[in-house]
Amino acid sequence: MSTEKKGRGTSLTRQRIVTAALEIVDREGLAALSMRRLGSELGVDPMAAYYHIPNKDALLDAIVEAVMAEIDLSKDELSAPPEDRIMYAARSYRDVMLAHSNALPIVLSRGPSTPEAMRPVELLLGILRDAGLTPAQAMAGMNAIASGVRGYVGMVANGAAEPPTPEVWEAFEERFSAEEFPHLREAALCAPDFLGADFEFGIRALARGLLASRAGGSPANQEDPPAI
Amino acid sequence: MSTEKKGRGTSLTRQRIVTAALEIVDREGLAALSMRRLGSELGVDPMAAYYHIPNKDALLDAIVEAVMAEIDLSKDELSAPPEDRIMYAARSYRDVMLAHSNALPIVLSRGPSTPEAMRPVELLLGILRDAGLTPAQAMAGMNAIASGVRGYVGMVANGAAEPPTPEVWEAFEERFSAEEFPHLREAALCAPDFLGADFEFGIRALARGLLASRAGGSPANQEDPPAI
DNA sequence: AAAACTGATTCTACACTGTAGAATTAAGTT
DNA sequence: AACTTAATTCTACAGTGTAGAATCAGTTTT
Repeated sequence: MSTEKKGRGTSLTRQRIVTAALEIVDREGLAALSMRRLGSELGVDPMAAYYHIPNKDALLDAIVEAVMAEIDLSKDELSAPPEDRIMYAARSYRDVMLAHSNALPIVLSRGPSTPEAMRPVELLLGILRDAGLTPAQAMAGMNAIASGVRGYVGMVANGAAEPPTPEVWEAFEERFSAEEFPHLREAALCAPDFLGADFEFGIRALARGLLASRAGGSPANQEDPPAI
Repeated sequence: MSTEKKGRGTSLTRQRIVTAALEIVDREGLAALSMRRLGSELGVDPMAAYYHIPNKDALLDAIVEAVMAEIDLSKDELSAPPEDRIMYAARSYRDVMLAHSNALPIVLSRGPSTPEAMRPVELLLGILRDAGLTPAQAMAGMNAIASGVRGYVGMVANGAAEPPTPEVWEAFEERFSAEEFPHLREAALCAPDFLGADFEFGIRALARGLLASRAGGSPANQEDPPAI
């Protein structure tokens, strides 16, 4: 009952197409991904891919899914403190996205939906529930963490990560007067480290804030749903 | 010394071009913005814009700047508690981005740089400094907040905001088994409200976490810089 | 006033994009 | 051997960003 082995080569699968596309993006950037380029990469007519995917937009969606599915949280330790488990998940999420930084513009603009890509969501929800949050709180908290990570990664993609080059810094000093931007100039002196300490600081603060709202504080947006 | 009034009409300015481009994006979506469409909107040859901007990519950057510059924080109340001031700034940021939701893919993929777009950054830094954070902490905190807001807005743009349609929900139930995704199914019962209570919950938790790290906790990535 | 210059706009052309639709190929089935 | 059908290729088209030359209208100089 193999519906696979037909046609000539049948070497072309959706899987192979998506993988090749992601490779192109990783290697040569998002702009380099054209259907013709993809075809030549696969040693196949440019139109061949269209039997397996409806259009290029769907291909981009598939790329996003593929990236998301790379997140591996199998080493999560149930015994660790919730805060640490959250940090581990957040770092894993971040690392995968940064491993495909060329794909970030589409990854940040499209959401996941397949089960494979949802597994990290499930795990993060589990962590928060284990920590004592209500379902509604866990939902809101999970989104807060995901949002935070995505936001951080987005800033890195904007080139905000590396310290400014001398020329940039000169332009900076000129454009931002000390009278109008005192705090900005003051803050600019401490080089940012978005992916190291800054990320750690920000997400940890968020995690603590979330965990602090366990007992009394404001729950999420509504009553928790009835037990399934 | 007006270097403006030359050529024939000179009605075409960079300002007008960017405004028209943003209007097209707002009204008809990002994909509708082509140089030809832009030209016709301005009643001018498609190539005319190229005298004022080097290429389309620069136009997109300019659109991002224009959106950022719309953020108005003039009503910030110095006397309000830091947490509320942070929330006010975060909401303002969010609202402007959502007012141009069609532009989000580029807004989230490109960073601001002009002074006009940096003013909100300056103000947020000021809030955090006023609240007692060190410069390094303020810098890290500001990035955490901005990241959080951007992340939230990004999720909304992914269509994660509105509750699932019945058909989507059916597909959901089918694809995500109760054994594999218990927490996801549980959480899905409480409809998300990314822009209302969820946003409030998440950013507030972050704000509290940040403010809590004032006294003792871990500062940012490094020693604070010497006073200017 | 005539000529030269210069800033701003238009015209033309090219390489490239995504993809619709028909034609082709090769395997599996009867 | 004839037929069906899944998979790939061929052809063609409308639309894209933009380089480069040509054009036009004011300003300045002679």
